[in-house]
Amino acid sequence: MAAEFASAQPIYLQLVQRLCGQIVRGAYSPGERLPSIRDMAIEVGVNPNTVQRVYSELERITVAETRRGQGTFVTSDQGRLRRLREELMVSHVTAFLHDMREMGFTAEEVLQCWNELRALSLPEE
Amino acid sequence: MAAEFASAQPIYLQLVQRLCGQIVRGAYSPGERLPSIRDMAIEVGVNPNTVQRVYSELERITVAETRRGQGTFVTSDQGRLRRLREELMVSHVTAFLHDMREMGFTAEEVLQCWNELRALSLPEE
Amino acid sequence: MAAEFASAQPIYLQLVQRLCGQIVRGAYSPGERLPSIRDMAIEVGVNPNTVQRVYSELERITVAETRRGQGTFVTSDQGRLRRLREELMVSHVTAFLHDMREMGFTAEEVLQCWNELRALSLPEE
Amino acid sequence: MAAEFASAQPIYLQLVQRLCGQIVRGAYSPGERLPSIRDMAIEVGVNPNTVQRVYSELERITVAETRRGQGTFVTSDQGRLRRLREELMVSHVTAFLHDMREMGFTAEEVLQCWNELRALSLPEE
DNA sequence: GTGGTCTAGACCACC
DNA sequence: GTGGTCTAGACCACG
Repeated sequence: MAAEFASAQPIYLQLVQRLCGQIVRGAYSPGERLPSIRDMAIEVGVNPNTVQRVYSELERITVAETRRGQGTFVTSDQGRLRRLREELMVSHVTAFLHDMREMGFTAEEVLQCWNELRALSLPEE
Repeated sequence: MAAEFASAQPIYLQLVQRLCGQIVRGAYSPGERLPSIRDMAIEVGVNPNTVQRVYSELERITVAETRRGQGTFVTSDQGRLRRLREELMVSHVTAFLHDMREMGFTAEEVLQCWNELRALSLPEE
Repeated sequence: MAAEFASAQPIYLQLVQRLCGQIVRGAYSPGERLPSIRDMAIEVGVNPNTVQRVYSELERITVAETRRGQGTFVTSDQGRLRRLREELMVSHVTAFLHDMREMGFTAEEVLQCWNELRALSLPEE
Repeated sequence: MAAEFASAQPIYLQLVQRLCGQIVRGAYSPGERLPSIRDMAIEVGVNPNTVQRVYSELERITVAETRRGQGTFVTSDQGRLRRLREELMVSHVTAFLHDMREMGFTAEEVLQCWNELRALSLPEE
């Protein structure tokens, strides 16, 4: 079930973002154990070293913590997870607004485009 | 007036995006001459090679064209510019929707965040 | 009363150092029985295997000895304990001097910093 | 001139510490360019990947910064360097005091040992 | 030339 | 079994 990593962004960052997303939307519970580095590597079809880097990064931003010989776990600090969710939303929305402004789009245009696209590409929501 | 290029994205892509934005919102008119590579390089504080690559990229996507010995000009094909504008908006909104969905945000949350941030960071709009 | 083992150093080495410290400053008397592996494991909140390794290490450096079926005991060789104390101090001070020199600190600076920190963090001494 | 990395600590952390020390004591000036990853790797006899990690870490703690395609430079923020010097000293002295206390050494003992060792091992200072 | 990423495969310490 | 480090060597994008 190897996923694709088409974006120009490094794989490890894409993975970090994906995992943050999954954690933030509850696909992993607070304190839950993530797949082992080797398993995750197989699952997403990348080298274990790359997953290692991803997990290190998650630990660095205190979203996960590793216990020696036991595995890597989502932080059980629910406040941290709430803040992460907020941070992710704010940063994405900020970047989006910045881009839109840079291209001189009006809020009305963007909202209209949004509504059209949401109907098309997110019917399952 | 050297700008910052803090993002992890390559400088030349950041410049391409910025120029596309300026063109699309009319800071450069159709057919208008862009600054020379050297001037642009000085203006934004990067290596002329980088600007060279930017202009090549703009040409590749038929947003600008270079005339030997005369310089690089925004395309005068206004239809192309209209399409570019549309493309940029659609691609950005699509990516944005994708990210938001991946993190399990609801449309209401996003809109609320949007409104808060717009008030704060885009007062000049 | 699980302790924290935040350092990058292996838990078992941290425990060895802590026990050496306790032995050397007399928290355990010469010949005194150390807690059983299981009790110690519970007390400090680590895996019994880890304590097993700690006790082996203490035995290797002839600071403790285990008697089959009876437990692990601090050596009753008081000369050994005196030497251990000396060794520990010398090695720590040596390493400290080395680090300070490597960073170009003068003795005066270090002593001043020492005095400030001692007042702050070691009031109970 | 390959150095040895005997300590149990990872090579990359030893290198980070060594470089911090060199920077802090002025072996590298603020804003000075560090050797390229490949050169440094040869110089210290490790793999370029390891040096890469070292430089990333230096950047993470804002002690160095990398400029794309140009190299890695000591930060020119002299305030940062002063703070780094202070941080390094405080953290080392704190750890030292902690260890000494854990082993029940008195300040007098430590100072005496210090003076003896300083005379022996640091005559060049 | 520079730094950045990725893979493959190894070895280690820890639990 | 787990994560952590290191090497070797490759490829890429950038300046």
